Amino acid sequence: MKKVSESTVRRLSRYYRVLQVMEKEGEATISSRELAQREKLTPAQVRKDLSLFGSFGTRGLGYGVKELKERIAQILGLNRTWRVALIGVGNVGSALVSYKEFAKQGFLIKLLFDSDQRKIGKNHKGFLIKDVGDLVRDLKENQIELVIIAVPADQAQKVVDQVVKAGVKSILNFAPANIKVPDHVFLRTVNMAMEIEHLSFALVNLI
Amino acid sequence: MKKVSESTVRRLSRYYRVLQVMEKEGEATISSRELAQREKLTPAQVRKDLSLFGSFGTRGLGYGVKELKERIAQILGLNRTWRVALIGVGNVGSALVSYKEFAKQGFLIKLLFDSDQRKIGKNHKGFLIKDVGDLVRDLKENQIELVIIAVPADQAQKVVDQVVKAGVKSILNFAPANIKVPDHVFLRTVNMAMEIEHLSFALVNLI
DNA sequence: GAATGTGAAGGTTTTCACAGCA
DNA sequence: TGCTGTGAAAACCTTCACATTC
Repeated sequence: MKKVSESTVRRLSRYYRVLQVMEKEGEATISSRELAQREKLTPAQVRKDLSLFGSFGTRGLGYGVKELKERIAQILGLNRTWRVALIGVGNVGSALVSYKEFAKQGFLIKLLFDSDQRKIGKNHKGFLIKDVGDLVRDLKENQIELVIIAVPADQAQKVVDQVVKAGVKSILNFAPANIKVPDHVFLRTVNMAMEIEHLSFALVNLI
Repeated sequence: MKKVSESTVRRLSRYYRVLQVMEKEGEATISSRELAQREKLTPAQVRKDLSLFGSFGTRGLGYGVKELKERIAQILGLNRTWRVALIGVGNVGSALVSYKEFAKQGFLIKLLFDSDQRKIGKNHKGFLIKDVGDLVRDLKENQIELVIIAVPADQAQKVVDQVVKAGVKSILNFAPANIKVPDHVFLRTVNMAMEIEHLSFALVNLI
């Protein structure tokens, strides 16, 4: 497989969403032109992206909606479920527990952790909140494959180190902190303040 | 000013955070090498980014921490405060109300809106929840400059249309929906499901 | 005829490498 | 000497254009 860029992966997610809608609407096929139009891209871009993973269109016709959707699901790892743990049941953490899109795409939250003694042992939206001190053991025992971090910035590195120790290879981090992980671990940080700074930059400079 | 790429803006936010830390640590100067090291970038990248906005380093020495921080704050529009409204006080919305990083960088939430009659008029973390039906009037009256959308996907476009009507030029959207805005309005969408899909892609393909 | 798949072209971003200055 | 600022080179990404296939 050729090198797949970050932007291609992001666009695949977008194509996948379009295809979910198309399928519901009962469309059988879609052309690169139409797919591009819906996402404000060029048809060539769509074809290039898809061609990285093989050729599954039909010349003169387009792509089979159901078929393409399943192929992208397979590429993105959405044709299965993932066992997820969420660490930090504060404001952001509890929002993520209830975030429907995760479960919809197969990311199933199995465990919640917190370090606050007042929360540990309590029930939160149907989950027992566990002690972050038992992180390594519990992640292993429950075969967690993916972890979401929503702890305060100053605790994030410490928690991530434990997660790595437990053998988890993929981490989605919401803590506004600069975290280090070994090369074999994938870390993605979502910093909402940085997103809003993009907007103020635009207001200040581009208007 | 030369064209500033999306990635440059994102890196400026990262530099800004490093500089905040450096300043607290009492460092007077920082070199492109050191700044790069902290963010896993190349020194050349740092210098190119900064040079887009003028030359404010000293050859042989580096950049003045305080000076550079203030310059970046100015570029990103962080040397002032912004009047923000948040629409949709559900799970994600209430997490964002309490998200400290926004206020820390000068993004002050002034108004909350919801469409749920049971929430309207209630107090939420010190804010009166207003009726989304009065959006246009209230945004104007309160001189809101920036809006955060955290409503369900199927209501997002309708709400955004109102926000645009009220003359707001910058929107941060957390609804998992494909939203259209006129060219003069900046829209940034954060889709947390797409972020996690990046991780499953990595797990499936790159390990 | 219609639309894919893909080399080649064009454009953008990153890195190199070094002149220039403290 | 040490580090910035910046043209030039390299790498990367997107678009073009067309041969190919249904």
